[in-house]
Amino acid sequence: MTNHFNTKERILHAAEDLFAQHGFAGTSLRQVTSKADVNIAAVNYHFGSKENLVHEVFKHRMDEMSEKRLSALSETIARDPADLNGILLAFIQPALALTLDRHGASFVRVLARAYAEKNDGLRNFLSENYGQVLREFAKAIAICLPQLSKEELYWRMDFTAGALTYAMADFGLIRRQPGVTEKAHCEKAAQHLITFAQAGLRA
Amino acid sequence: MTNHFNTKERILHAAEDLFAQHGFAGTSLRQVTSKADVNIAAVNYHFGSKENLVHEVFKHRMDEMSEKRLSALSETIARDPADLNGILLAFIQPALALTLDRHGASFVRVLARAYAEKNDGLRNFLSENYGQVLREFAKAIAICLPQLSKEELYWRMDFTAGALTYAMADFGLIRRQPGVTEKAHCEKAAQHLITFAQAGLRA
DNA sequence: ATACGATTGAAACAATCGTTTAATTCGTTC
DNA sequence: GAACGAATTAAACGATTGTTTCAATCGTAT
Repeated sequence: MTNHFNTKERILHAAEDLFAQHGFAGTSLRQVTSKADVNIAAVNYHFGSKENLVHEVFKHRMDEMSEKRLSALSETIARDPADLNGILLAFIQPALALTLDRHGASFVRVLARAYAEKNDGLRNFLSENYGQVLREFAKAIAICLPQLSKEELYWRMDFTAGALTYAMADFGLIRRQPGVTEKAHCEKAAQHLITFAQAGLRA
Repeated sequence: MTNHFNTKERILHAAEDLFAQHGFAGTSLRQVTSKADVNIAAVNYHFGSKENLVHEVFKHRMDEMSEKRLSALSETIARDPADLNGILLAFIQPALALTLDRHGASFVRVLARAYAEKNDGLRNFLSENYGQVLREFAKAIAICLPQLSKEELYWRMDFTAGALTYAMADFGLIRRQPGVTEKAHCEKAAQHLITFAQAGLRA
């Protein structure tokens, strides 16, 4: 039996943290293996290359988040197909929930970084897998808001995703107060974002 | 008299493009000087260091955009302090206008990248200078929407800024159609974003 | 115990990084 | 045209990059 935290997982977690802090190019494999307390050669042994490590870090979290989103979506529309609030919650909650997990919080920043990549394989990988999830939500929202043209809907969903990314990554003016727990901060973010996005979508 | 495009400017432009494509850490000075067709030593001669070059690339565009934003803001509130639409336009227009300029379009991506940086001096530099501009807009919007608490206002402004960044950098589902000019695409983006943000702010 | 594949370790690889040096060229002023 | 500072050049600096090598070690099945 392998250790609970074996070499591969330790590399994955350390990489996630460091990628979030210094970006992909800004993080060296020696930083990763030093933080993970493994030998430098372990990266190429377990992942083949640095580029592949980046992809693995991504797949790990994205698959989890997309799955949560889609299951929450199908639950909501099974209950009430016209519940826009529920649909938005299904979209936002799994993303913000990530920030409650220590490593998940790092991944949020990693995600924001990936969006900033232009022609990188990362962007393509992201839009290929993640794009389908977005389109599922688009279909669900279209049922709630039949008067919205497809183009208008897509615009507004992009705005919502942008606002979500911004909120998750803790950019902008709002900062979590020292007295407020991270969990409470996230819930407040979700609540505010849903109010904002719902109004924007219904505009 | 110096050339119209002297060494320093060529470096600045080349760096802007490459930073947008590959990030700060992902861009080498040799890529920059090769693209700018200048000697590698010219960077350290004119800018002192790579880090300083990054800052200069930023200052160059940010000062311009912030100035446009603030002057558009004061014009609007002088005309009608309760014109939320005008205030939002003053905020959004100078940002989207950047994307019409060849190098400005690159800078938009550079900006999106900077948001993804965590502890970099860049983030601090950004929030120090750019934060004040945001607060000016917050004051103006607060007059339009006096029922909004300061906390709620800040949340919604962050969401708006996030949506703007997202739209500018061309993330998400919406893609410019081949038949549509970049200018028309930008104007459509601005129009949709203002509708969305105004509804969200008024929610 | 022995053998064997999987994993880890220390060390080195060539390549590239940001930066510096010192000589040279350029433009201006006297 | 001589002189001087600014700008550019080629070349090299040490440090660090991702990756590879090969021996040592580990766990497991025979």
